Amino acid sequence: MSLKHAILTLLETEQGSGYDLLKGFKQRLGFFWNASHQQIYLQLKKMSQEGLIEFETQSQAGKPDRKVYSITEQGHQSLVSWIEAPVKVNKVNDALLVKLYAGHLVDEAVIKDEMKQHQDIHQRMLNTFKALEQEYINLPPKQQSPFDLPYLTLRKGILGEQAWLAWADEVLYFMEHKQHKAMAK
Amino acid sequence: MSLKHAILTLLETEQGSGYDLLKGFKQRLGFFWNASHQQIYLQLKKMSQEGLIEFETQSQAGKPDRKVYSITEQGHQSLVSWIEAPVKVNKVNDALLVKLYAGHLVDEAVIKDEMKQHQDIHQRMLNTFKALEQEYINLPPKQQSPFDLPYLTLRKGILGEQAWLAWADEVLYFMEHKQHKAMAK
DNA sequence: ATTTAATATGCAACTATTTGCATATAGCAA
DNA sequence: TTGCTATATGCAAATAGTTGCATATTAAAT
Repeated sequence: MSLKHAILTLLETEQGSGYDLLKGFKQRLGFFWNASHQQIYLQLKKMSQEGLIEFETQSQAGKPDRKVYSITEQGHQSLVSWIEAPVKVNKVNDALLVKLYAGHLVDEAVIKDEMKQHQDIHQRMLNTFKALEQEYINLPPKQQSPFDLPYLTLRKGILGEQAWLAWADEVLYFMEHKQHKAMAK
Repeated sequence: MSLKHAILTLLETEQGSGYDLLKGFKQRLGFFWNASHQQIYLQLKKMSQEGLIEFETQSQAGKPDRKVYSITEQGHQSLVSWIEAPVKVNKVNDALLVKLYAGHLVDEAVIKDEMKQHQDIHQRMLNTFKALEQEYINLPPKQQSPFDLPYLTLRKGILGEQAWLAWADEVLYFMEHKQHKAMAK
């Protein structure tokens, strides 16, 4: 269970509320760890009961109270222990590939259209990642070092999306090509 | 929920027992859809209750009875409908990247060692995929066409693993390089 | 004026997955 | 002979994740 450790990782850098963490997931860790607000709030509750984190309640006019969480020494130790223990290689469960595998059961246009829609989303992700990469590259060398490791995770995003897009091009080219052959008969 | 549809996809090609499907997942679809035997047997039970599949029991001396499942017309329709409906882009939850992100909390060797272990596993996966690709390429062109779509899913595996390995090289190079800089001070 | 997005948190029900246990035989290796 | 792998299926408990609902304010957009 790594949601716990993803949260500890974010809180290790800076304290924050559930909502802050949700944004943190959206903008930083979220490129490689996804979590809904329901998951995060429930997890924070459990983790504070376990003593991994603690919170202070901040009242705000009009809005609900903010619970600002910070990591405890126990939480820090738990994170370090987790990092030091091996994790399994990520398992793959990719519904789009199941569809492609069984694609002969439907009109080819169905698969092509969905491929194109996913291509669009992956292209946007790549653009986002490249913009973030530029921010890092534009930093003066001495200010880069705190972001070295996050930058390396960003590189994973970039290389992964590029590979995805290269694959999509292959698939679409293959489908066009095959269709031409079939039509030529 | 795509385990259901992954099972239907396998049964669409050929009938089989839970155990056959488990092997099918290991050797074919399993590169992009993972499932344990517990999940598969439970799912098969549910699906036969829903009328998506049906089974015949084959007695065997010594061994437990084999239940051989086949897809029903309803199951076929359900699979086609699922393929035609859009799926969400795969979400990413990668514990190794969380570790790398928080890698400054531990000795660099911890991260390097784990990267190298994963590198090894990904290299083996790539070798497996390339061997399967050769099998397809070596087929006479006319015998290739039934495997065109599975081949395209295999290409996803190949491009994905190559990107993973290229990224790992970057990470390890970066870490070596940085250490040299720090040691030069 | 009305709707949408953002801020901020949470419960409940359901679905999916993992982990551990249970059974039983055959063949192969140390 | 002891353990490991393969064949073959399944239940139960626990953990993890999704979907739907609920509340309440502010600010910007239409």
